[in-house]
Amino acid sequence: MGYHVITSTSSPSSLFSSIPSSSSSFSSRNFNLGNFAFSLQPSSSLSLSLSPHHHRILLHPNHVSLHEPLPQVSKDHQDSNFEDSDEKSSKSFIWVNPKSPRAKQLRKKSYDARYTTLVKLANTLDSCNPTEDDVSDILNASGDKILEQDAVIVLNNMANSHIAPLVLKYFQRRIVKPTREVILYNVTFKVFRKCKDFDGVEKLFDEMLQRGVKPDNVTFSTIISCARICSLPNKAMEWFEKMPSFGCEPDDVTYSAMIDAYGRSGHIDMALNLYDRARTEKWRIDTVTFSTLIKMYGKAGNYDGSLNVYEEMKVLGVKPNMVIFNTLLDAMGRAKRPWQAKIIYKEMTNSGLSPNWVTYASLIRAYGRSRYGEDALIVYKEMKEKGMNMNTHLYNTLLAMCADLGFSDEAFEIFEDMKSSGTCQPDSWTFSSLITICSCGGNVSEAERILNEMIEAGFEPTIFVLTSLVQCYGKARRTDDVVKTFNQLLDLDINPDDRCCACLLNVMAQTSKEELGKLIDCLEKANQKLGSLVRYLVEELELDGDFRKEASELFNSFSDEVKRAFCNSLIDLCVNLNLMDRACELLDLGLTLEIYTDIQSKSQTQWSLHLKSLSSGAALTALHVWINDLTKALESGEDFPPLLGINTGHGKHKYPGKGLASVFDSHLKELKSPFHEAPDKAGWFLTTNVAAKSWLVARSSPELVAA
DNA sequence: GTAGGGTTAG
Repeated sequence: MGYHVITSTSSPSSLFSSIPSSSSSFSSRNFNLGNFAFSLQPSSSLSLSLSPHHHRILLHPNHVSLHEPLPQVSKDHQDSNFEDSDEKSSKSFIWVNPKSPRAKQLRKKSYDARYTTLVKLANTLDSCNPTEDDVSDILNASGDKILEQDAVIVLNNMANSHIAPLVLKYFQRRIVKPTREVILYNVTFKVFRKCKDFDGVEKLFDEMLQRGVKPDNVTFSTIISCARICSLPNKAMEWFEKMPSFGCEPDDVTYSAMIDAYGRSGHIDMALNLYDRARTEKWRIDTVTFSTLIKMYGKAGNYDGSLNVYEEMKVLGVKPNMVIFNTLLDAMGRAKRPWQAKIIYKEMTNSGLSPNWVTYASLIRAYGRSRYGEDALIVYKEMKEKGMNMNTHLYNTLLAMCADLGFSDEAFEIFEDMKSSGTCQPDSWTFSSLITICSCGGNVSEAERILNEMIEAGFEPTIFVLTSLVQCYGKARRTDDVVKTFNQLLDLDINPDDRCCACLLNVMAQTSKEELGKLIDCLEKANQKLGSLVRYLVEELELDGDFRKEASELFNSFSDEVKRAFCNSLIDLCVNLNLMDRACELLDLGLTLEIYTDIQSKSQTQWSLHLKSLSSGAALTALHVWINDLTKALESGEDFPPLLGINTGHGKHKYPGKGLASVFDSHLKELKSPFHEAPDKAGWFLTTNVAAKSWLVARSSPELVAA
């Protein structure tokens, strides 16, 4: 249902029809620097003594009086109206025009010094004992006069949600008449958000009400974004809906935060609803909201929706920034549209932006996902040539791409690069990709070596590492080690996910019948329903319900990205156990559930069998079904096209022994079929209608041919 | 960095 909403509103005209087209309403947010005009006020805001060595600057409405030590100002920047004899005497006062660049510079310097001191104070507080006494001691020692503004900066820079409330309490005691107490609460909420402590947020909110402090929009958007970060979309909604009862009307920032909260939690229809509301209420829609929308569409698989947002931004004259481009690149990567990623990258550089590491990571992923390995490696080369500042994440993105494409040598070269960079430490992701590469290549000893290196570096095996090892031992026919690895997963209290189950099932398809029992035990622990279905298949037991229905329910319980892997492996298992009827039943079920699509195709000139996404067992089953269908067509006198073809695909990955083409080459020969590998069409086996027909006749009546 | 929202991997 929600997805209908996306499609129906994703066209540019309906999505953005009510957005005002004047660019002024989209102008970038004007941060009110006036908030910091305190430095021009005669107030004592800068006389706070937090450090015995701070600069003391006395300010007057029209003139700035400086007391030593005086910041040095270069001659070029001095206004000719100024006295510059100040540098001689430490006690002299001079008058500086507050509007002059020099005064501005002095103010900035003074503010910077104060800010630095307050940040240090926040850090000290973060690591003190969470007691009122310790907090008081530290704050008392830092100076006697604490102003509200300073309190805001301290809390805003804290990261410990156990201590922040104590600090807030201290400030509430010490600041006689806070003018905007809500701000003190709001920055404290931010600390809870940093710690992902939503319970703490709700507790603090109650406290705030008890003190009679009225929440404002900032309070709500902070709470909503905390709920979002804590993956509590319902809480985000709940708080959003509470706003009016506190006299708050959502504004552009709240809408943007909520659109993001809805989008991230998969409530896309809700997000678009809100977006509609934001538009009709004529809220300014800024770059951040646009990037949220692009990301939301990209994650939902509506890639044209992402592009539409980008196009509309252009139409409206909102200049896309780096985040927009990076988000778009990521969406095009998910869409497996590397050419479009290239175009967007080009548009980005043309607009004068130079790629940052996120850009490169998105590009590498985009190319990797589409098996454009060479292009991905070119990006790597470019980054190296540019002397790009590498980080662990970027290296890991490269390694993950290598793992996807089977670039084993390249991966180890990149790993060496990473270690010699001196700045990037391998982490659990790094080791995980390397272990995957070794596992897919069937290199057990190397996988074990990397695993040890990982453990020595202080990382626990993750589900990804252990799943790779299951595959690795499975390939090597070391069933007991598969079981051991699986049990390790359970010992670490890791819940085996769909991918892990799919991997176990895949291993079973490579295991001898005698050893299958051990693996069924594992599978049953991971997924009871799947385990018992497989036990039924292997042990040829009676099933309570009907097989197709059970299997269908099972498939629907899996996430989309693993459905095909499950179906492939189950069919492989059936083929290995010589249960061809079950294999055909599963293939048919796969077609019904659209796990497989367009396996057979017919045109005027050619009938084809497309096997690209099928495992070898599933492909052999599909061939079996196709041959039966062709035989029926022949018997019913249907006209055959001049050409018949089987497309196995040419598998762009470099891992050995996975190619369907080689499996089919020998199988088709075994069947004495007239299909032969096309020399000029990679991945195709072709034959003529005449050869096909005589072969089909020979197959269906062997006794006739023998006679 | 300056009381609120955005990019960041299997």
